[in-house]
Amino acid sequence: PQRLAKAAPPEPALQMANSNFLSPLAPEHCRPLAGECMNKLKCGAAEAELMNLPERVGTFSAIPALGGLSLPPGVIVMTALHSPAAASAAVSDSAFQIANLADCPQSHPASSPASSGGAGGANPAKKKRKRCGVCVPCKRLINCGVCSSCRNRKTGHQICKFRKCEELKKKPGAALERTPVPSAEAFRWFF
DNA sequence: AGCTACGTGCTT
DNA sequence: AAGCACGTAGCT
Repeated sequence: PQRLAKAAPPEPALQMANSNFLSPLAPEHCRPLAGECMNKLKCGAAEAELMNLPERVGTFSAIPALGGLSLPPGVIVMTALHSPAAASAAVSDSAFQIANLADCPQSHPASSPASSGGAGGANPAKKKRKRCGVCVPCKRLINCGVCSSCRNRKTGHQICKFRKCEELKKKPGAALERTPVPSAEAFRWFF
């Protein structure tokens, strides 16, 4: 609940953060900054995420007409889903959950242990956990570029602080709490 | 082979 | 307790 209030990066360089969000996207377009799901959600989701970012709402709602933009179809769809008035995060959130659940196998716990057994079934307790894909940080596709994790990427080997999965922040024992939106409920948005 | 990012131990 | 650095699992 208080997350929104904390959305602003602790670092003073908010301006820089903004340019950091925007610049990498437009030019390189499909740049797989986020890896993993980005492969499937691709550009549409990446750009759509911009809409979802609190920092960007103002910026993008100022864009005059979507019709004139050379945006990928996905963006048009997402935008149509939540009409200008419905900027409430609820709608786009659900849309993203659909995308995540549908496109990202990682989101299905049942399939992970067996299928991902690439490691040869070594000690299961030693297995790396994967991001849940549904929490707010997971849905974020862009690195802020200013947090310590981003700045120390070379030595830190850590994901952007604002993209760090809520589940992974918890200790391995206290996991297993998800499904913020029931799938049936989620699909109602489409019809 | 190279990259991303989780787990963990060390430092502050 | 939080942050950093490193090893390395998992993926492309």
